[in-house]
Amino acid sequence: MRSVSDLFKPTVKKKVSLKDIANKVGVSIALVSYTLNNKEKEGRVGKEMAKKIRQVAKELQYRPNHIAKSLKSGNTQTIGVIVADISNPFFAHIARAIEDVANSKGYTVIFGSSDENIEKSSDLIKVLQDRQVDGFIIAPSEGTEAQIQSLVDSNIPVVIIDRPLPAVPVSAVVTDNYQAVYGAIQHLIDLGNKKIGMLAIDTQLNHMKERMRGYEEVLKNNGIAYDEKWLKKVKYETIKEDVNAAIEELSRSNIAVDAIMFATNTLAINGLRKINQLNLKVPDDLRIICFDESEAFGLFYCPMTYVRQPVQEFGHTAFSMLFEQIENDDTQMKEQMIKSELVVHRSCGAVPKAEI
Amino acid sequence: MRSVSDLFKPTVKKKVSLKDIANKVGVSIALVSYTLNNKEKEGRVGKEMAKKIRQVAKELQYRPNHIAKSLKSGNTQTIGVIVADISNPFFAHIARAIEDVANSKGYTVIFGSSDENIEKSSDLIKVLQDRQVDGFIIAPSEGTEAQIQSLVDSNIPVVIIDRPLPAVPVSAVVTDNYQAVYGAIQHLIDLGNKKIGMLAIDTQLNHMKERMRGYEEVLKNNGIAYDEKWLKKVKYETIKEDVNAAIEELSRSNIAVDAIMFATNTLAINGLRKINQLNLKVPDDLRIICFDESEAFGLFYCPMTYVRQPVQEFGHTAFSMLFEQIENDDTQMKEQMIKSELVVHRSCGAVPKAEI
DNA sequence: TTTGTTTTGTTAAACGATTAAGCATATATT
DNA sequence: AATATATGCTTAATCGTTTAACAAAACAAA
Repeated sequence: MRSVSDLFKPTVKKKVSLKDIANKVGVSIALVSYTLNNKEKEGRVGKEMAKKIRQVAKELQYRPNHIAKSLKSGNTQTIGVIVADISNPFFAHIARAIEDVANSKGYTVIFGSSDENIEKSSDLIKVLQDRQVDGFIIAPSEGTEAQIQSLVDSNIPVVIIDRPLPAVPVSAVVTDNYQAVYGAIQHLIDLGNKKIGMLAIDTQLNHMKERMRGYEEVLKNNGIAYDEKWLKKVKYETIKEDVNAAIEELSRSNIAVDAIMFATNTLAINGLRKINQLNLKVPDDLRIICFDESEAFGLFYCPMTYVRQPVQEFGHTAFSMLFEQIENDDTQMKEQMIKSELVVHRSCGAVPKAEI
Repeated sequence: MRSVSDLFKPTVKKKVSLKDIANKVGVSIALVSYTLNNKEKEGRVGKEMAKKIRQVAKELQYRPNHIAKSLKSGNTQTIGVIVADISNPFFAHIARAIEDVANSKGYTVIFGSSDENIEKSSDLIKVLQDRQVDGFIIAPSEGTEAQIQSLVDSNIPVVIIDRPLPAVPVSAVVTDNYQAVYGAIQHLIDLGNKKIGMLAIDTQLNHMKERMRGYEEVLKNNGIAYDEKWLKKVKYETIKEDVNAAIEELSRSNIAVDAIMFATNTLAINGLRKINQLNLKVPDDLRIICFDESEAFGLFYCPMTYVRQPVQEFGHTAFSMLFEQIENDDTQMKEQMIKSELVVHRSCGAVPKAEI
C-alpha cells in the first residue's frame, strides 16, 4: 500500500534507455540502436520502422547514456587538463581556449590545479586515468618528469604546455623563453637602462631557467657586468612576501636598479603593487617590463610593455596536437613553438612608435 | 609472423581488470571484487585468499575502471559547474574553491562557460546530463529559468550561485545584492558625494536588478534627485566599448558626476582603464567604488574601496548544499545568504580608519 | 548416521549501450 | 525449379563492475 508520505516523496524520473524505446515500439534493442546511430543500412532497418523508432525516441526524449557508450567503446571523449592554478588568469585563459576547441570537437574537459605540487599532480593524473580520459594536456610542475614519462610509456596521449621537459620525449607547445627574455631586456638596454633587475620564480623548470639564461646572456653580450644581486628568485609558496622583499632590495639606494623585468604575470602584479606602495613612479623612477599579459595592466597609470604569449593559440594548438594523438595512435612526438611578441608601451621609458 | 614494423608499433598497454586478477589467482571475478572493495565479510572471502588477491592486484597495478563502476552504480562522482566565463577571475576563484572541496570529497568537477548565452547554457547542461553528472552548480544566465526548472523537475540536484532566480524553486547561494550596494553608495554619500553614477550590466537577472534597486533607493532615501543619465546599463557583449562611452558621458562637464560605482569586476577594470586614459585622478577628480574584488586593483595607484563577496565561502557552501542533495534525496530547497562586506580604502575620498 | 551451521567459494544477472552473427521470408537469377 | 541475394529483424556476446543467489565442502550437534 502507498502511504501518504509516498505521494510527496520525490520520485526520481527514471532515465529513458534504448530498452524503453524498444519495448514501446515492440522491437529489439539492437534495432533501436542501429536506427538512432544512423546505421540503418548496416542494421538493415526498414524505412517505416526507422521512422517509428525515431518518433518514439523523440516522444520519450531519449538521450544516450554517455557512460554506457564509453564503457563499450573504450573512449570517453573527455580530456584532462592539469595546470598549476586554474584561478591564475594565464592558465584560466588557456583553459578557456582549450574548453572551446574541445567542446567544438565533442570533447569534454576536466580541469585540475596542481598548485605546483608533485603529490597533487600525481593524484590528479591518477584520478583522471581512472576516469579513462582519452588524453592529457599538462603544464607540468617541477619534479613531475616521472609522472609524464609514465603516461608516455603507457601510450596515453599527452601534450605538455608552457613548460618544456627536455628529459621527457613528449609532445609540447611552448614558447622560446630564452629568446623572448633576451629581446625584452635588449629593448630595455637599447633605451639606455644599464642596471637591470629581474624577478623570477625559484624553480628548476626549464621555462624559468631559460628566462634567466636569456637575462644573463643579454647582459653579457651587451658588456654589462652582471650583478647577482639583481636576479631575485622567489618561492612560489611565499610569492607575495618574497616579491615585496625583492622590490625593496632592488630599490634600495646602494644598488638601486634602473629597470626590472618580471618573469611572470603573478610576479608582475605583486611587484607593481609594492612599487605603488613605495611610491616609485614608472617609468621615471623605475622602468618595468613584464612576461605575459594581464588585464590588470589596464589599471596601472603607465601602459605596460610586456612579452605577449598568444594564449588562445597555445590552447588551440595543444588541443589539436592531442586530438591527432588520440585519433591516430602512431603519431610522432613533436614540439610546437609558439611565437611570442614584445608589446611596447611606455613602461620602459620610451614612447612607442605607434604613439608618436 | 611478426614483421619488423610490429616491433615499433606502439603497443597500447591493456588496462588490467578484475578479470585479469581473477585469472592469475585462479578464482572468480566476484571474489576479487568483494576483496578489493573490502567486503570480505559480505563476500565470505577466506583470509589467505584475500591476501593473495590483494597482492596480485598490487603486482598488476590494478586500478578500478571508474566508468564501469559508474554504469553499475548509477552515479559518477562528478558534478557539473556552469558559469558565465571561467576565465573571469570572479568565477575562476569560485571554480577553484569548488574544485578543492569537491576533490576532497572524491568528486570530480567538469566546468563549462556559458558566455551568458541561453543556447550554450542549454547545450552544456545537456552534455553534462548525458554524462550523468550527479549534480550541478550553476551561475545561471539570463533567460535560463526553464532550463533550471527542468533540472529541478527531473529531481537532479542543483544549486545556483551568485544570481538568484526568484521564479524557480531551487537551492541557492547568494549575497544580498540590494543591501551591499545600498551600503556602498551610502558610504559615498556620507563622504559628501552627491552626484553618483553607476555602471551596471543590462540584464534582467535578479542580482543586477537588485544592485540597481539598491542604488536608486539609497539616493531616494538620502533626498538625492535621481538622474537617469547617471545609471548606465551596458551590454555584456560589447562591454568594453559601452563602458568607454559611459565613462566619457559621465565625466562630460555638463553632467559630470562626483563618484561612480561599478556593479561588477569587469565593469570596474574596463572603467578604470578608461579613467586612466582620460587622465582623471581618483579620488581627487572622481571617487570610485566597486562590486567584487580584483587582483588588478593592486595596480591602481589609489587603493580601491569595494564590496567583497567571499568567493571561497561561495564555493564551499554551494558544494556542501549540493552534496547534501546528492546524498540525501529528499532535501528541502534552501537559500543560503552569504554576507558581503565593504572594504574601505581611499578611492571614495576618505582615509580609511585603519590607516589613520 | 543424519541434520544443521559455517566457511568458502561460484554463477549469473544487471547497468546501457554496440555489433557480429543468425534466421526467416521475399524477391531475383539461372 | 533450384539457387542466390536482399530485406527485416532478433540473439547473444561484450565492455568492467557489483551483488544477490546458489553450491559444496568442512565441521558440529543431534
